[in-house]
Amino acid sequence: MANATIRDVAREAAVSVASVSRVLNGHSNVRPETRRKIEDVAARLGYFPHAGARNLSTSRAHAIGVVLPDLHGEFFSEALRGMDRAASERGLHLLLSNLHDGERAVEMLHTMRGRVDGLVIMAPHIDPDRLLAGLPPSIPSILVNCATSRDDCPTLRVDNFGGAAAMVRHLVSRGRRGIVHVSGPTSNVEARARIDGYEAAMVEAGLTPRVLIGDFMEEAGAAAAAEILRAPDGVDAIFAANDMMAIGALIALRDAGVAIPDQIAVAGFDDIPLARLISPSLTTMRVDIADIGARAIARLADAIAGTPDHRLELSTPELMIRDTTKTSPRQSGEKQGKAR
Amino acid sequence: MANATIRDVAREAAVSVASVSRVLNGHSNVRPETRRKIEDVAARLGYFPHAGARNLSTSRAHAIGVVLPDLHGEFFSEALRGMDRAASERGLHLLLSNLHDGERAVEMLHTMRGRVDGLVIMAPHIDPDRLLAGLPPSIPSILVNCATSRDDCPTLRVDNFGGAAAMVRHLVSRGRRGIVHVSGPTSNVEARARIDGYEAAMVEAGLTPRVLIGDFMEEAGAAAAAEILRAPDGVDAIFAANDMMAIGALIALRDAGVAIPDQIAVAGFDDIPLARLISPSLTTMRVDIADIGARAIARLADAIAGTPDHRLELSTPELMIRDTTKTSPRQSGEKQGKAR
DNA sequence: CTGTTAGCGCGTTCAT
DNA sequence: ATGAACGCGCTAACAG
Repeated sequence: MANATIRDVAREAAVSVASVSRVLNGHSNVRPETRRKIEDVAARLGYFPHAGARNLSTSRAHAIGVVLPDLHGEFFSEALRGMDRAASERGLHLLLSNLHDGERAVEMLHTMRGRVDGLVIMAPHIDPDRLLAGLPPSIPSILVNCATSRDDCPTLRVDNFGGAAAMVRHLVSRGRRGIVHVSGPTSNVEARARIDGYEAAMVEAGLTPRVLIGDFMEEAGAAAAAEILRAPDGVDAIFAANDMMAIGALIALRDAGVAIPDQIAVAGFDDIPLARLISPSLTTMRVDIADIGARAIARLADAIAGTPDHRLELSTPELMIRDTTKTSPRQSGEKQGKAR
Repeated sequence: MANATIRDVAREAAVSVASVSRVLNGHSNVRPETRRKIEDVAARLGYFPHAGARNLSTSRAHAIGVVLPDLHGEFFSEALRGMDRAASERGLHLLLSNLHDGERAVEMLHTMRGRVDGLVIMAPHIDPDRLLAGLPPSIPSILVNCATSRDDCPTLRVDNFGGAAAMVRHLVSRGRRGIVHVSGPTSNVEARARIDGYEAAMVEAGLTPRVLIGDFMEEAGAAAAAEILRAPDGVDAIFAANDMMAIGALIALRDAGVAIPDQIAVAGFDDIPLARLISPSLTTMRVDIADIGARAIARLADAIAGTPDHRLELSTPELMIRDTTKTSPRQSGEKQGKAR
């Protein structure tokens, strides 16, 4: 039993489809009597308008496409949460699409044409120029944390460079000098910016940078910690490029009986919910990613409404000082703790 | 500059729209020469088919709607992750819709008609009968963790009753007798089932159930712990209806200097990633929610493909014994610890 | 192999 | 206030 159409309602109510359409969209120019009759029939038939057809007719989909690398970790979940909130406030749906490789990416993007009114692209790991190249220019888009040379597309970005530098300065102010950075994959723009910020601040403080390359996953943090423990070499702080790696390092250090932060301080980046809950609680750079998601939707909605906006908006992370960096390091002469 | 349509391509290539449509959809009955010409023109015009129009024509949206209460917490994020994985494997998009109140819920559902091929409804807090009532019957749906009296709709459910009972038995086997349950809101089916399972197992063990009503949020766990500390009353275990509340209780107890698990054991439900990372690590019932999400999509895809399936599938949570319930309780005569 | 034509379900002029 | 007719962009019979 197929669903009723507007035509069924019109026939049953002995009116034209135009009238039915009018009452459906709340137009005023309908006689109350006619309106009632149509509403009755619609209710009786269990009729509901077909959103797809409506989209085609009005060329408005009331949906915006969201392109994410994957949903792993709390970071992207949080972003999605913010977008969802902003979207439902505006009566918009979210059409999800995960971008794994770069190849199917363009194809996926095209699959969205005609089904969304705009696109939020959040792909720090994919060359966005290649992405945008194949994109229909007529569809409003906003780039979030993407590396792009084009300045004709609205962009939202986190000040990763400044954030990383701020964290280094915080550690230095606490008396740390052997600060190692555990980075994200170098193919990721955000990871690169954090490396750059770290290195700049280290040099500025007259210290020698040392970067261990990771991949944003917990295990990479643990591996980095293990490597450092193998040859401590005066390391008194680990600054990971995200919280998950920081937590991996934290747990590895804890299990090895290292005193945190006395012996080695630990710091992360993002401030995912976990950072506050783990113990000792993790010092990190707060990135209000839910808010960034919400602002992306807000700007896109404006763009769709005809207020195009080609600015670059920069969001500055905030330093959250917690337990893992609270004290100054022990004197290097002191013997290693034998906790647990 | 509006986007090119199939007609533009046809005109430019001096063929009919039918031929263009054929090459677009990879039909074989097209002369290679014609095919090449069409492909050239399409590329030159930057033409991409309009998914919306295609949906209308084929009455297949290649998208499935996902209805969630909200994205708060790791639980629903995980579910979404599983669905997304299963969906992209099948070339399906996910159309998100958050159900806050029950009123706009039905309306939201109808907004999806004509834009999705199926619906995953995950709403333990809303009366699904009311939800389904207004729903077009022609659209395949699957209920996940919903309370429903209808058995004509495929359902996926976690064995919350059995899981809660299993946890109680575990605690009892560890010598705990004063086991308090911190529940979710009683309007939530899952919360109710967990209460029932807890109570049944307590009675079975000859113990007196005691339930503190919470709301699945961290703060409720902390509040429950505070209340218990005010009048310990022989309580030697707190079993929270989800991990977030268990963690709230855990931290509150820790801050109050209570020895965990020596004095009071703590257990949760769900096994969110945090449960393993917190310390002491949390004993909990593992619900593979990502897998449940994936299976929901899989079953829906089958139903859409014409293999309708009205079974009720039950997923059994698995007991994860971790640090918070490792030991037996101290003798009650022993004096309260004065840790920290 | 290719073109013509009729829908898909709805919004929207333009008449009346 | 109402109805007839066209268009949105594409697919799928049906002819040729």
